[in-house]
Amino acid sequence: MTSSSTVSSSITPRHQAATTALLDWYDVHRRDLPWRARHGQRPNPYHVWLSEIMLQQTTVATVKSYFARFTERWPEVADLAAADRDEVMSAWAGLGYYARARNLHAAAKRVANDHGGAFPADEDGLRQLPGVGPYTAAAIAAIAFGQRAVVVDGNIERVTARWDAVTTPLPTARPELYRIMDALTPRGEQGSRAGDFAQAMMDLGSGLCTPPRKTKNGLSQPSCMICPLMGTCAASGKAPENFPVKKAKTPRPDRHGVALVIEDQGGHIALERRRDDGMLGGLYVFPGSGWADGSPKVADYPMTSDCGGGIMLDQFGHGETLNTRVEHIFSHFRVILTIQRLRIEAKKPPLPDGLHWVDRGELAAKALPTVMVKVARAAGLIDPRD
DNA sequence: TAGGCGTGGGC
DNA sequence: TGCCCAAGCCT
Repeated sequence: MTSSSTVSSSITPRHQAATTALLDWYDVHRRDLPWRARHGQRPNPYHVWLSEIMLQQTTVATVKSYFARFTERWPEVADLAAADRDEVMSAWAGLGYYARARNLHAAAKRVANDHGGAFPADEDGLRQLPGVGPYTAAAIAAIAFGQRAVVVDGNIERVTARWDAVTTPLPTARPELYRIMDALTPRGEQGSRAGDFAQAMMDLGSGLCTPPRKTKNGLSQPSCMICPLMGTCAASGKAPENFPVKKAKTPRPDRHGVALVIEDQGGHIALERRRDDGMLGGLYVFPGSGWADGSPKVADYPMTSDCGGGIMLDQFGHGETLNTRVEHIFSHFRVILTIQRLRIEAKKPPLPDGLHWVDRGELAAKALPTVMVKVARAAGLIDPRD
């Protein structure tokens, strides 16, 4: 370990003061969250893992109800592993980033079948599970197993960038921010508190060292005056809201398309189950056109996608076009959908591959992404409140 | 390595 | 309203 002396020499009294101050603060101000062990209790690795997956790019407030439903329905990882994947997808519906749900189920099965139901207790082992990346592996190792791991998420990037007034823009600054967190994370006999320290940094980032928001009077300010790191922070009193510096983002384009609401004589709706890879993988959607960049003219969007829209129109006619359109914003584009409604004079006629008849009453229980829930609402298929 | 991948909330 | 943000991972 040639680096140990280098690392040690980069740890100053300022670092040590910050580490101690933050751990002391956490002992008093830690948030009480459903997946956190109470003080003095042993953490539940299944709960820690499940919450960490759900919390990826998702707020605590949103996760709480999903976490409660999952742990109620599947109390142990073996229960989740034994569930049908469709049930898991349906329970996840609305939470977004559905690859997380597919990976969640795959990882549960691997833990149950290959590890006898026990999660790997170190970063390398955890990292092998699908859906567990560098952040999540470090977080679980530290929080659930008391390992000294260096945990860096978006909150911690912000706190460390401010604490050292890092001017390098993200994502280039990542390695630098990791080194700062490494230098701050408790070592030696205190190394077992790495999990507390990481959670303390996240609580700090969530509650005090908050991200900037545009207001009438410029950017909102973090709560430096009550921050345990105020005395050691390089940005305190020097416009901390300007950190971290970020590289400019690419703009979000518009896409247009058609969704087909096809109903038979018996109150069944034709839905397509999307293939596992790619956007909305494994979820149910209304068939239709692809979503193309550019022109908003409906006629420009032939039904040539893999959803069988063209076959449906040839077979059953074009129906009526609804006046209501549906708009939905994804992370990297906005889509505007025109709805065509087709009523078929038959009961459950054969459908192309990949399409299925679904009872109208069971629509709400299916794993529909939010954009398709909007379509179902606009077409009057489900209650507006569902 | 930069872009794909959801959704809800705040202002 | 439009834009930004939130406990990232994968390719």
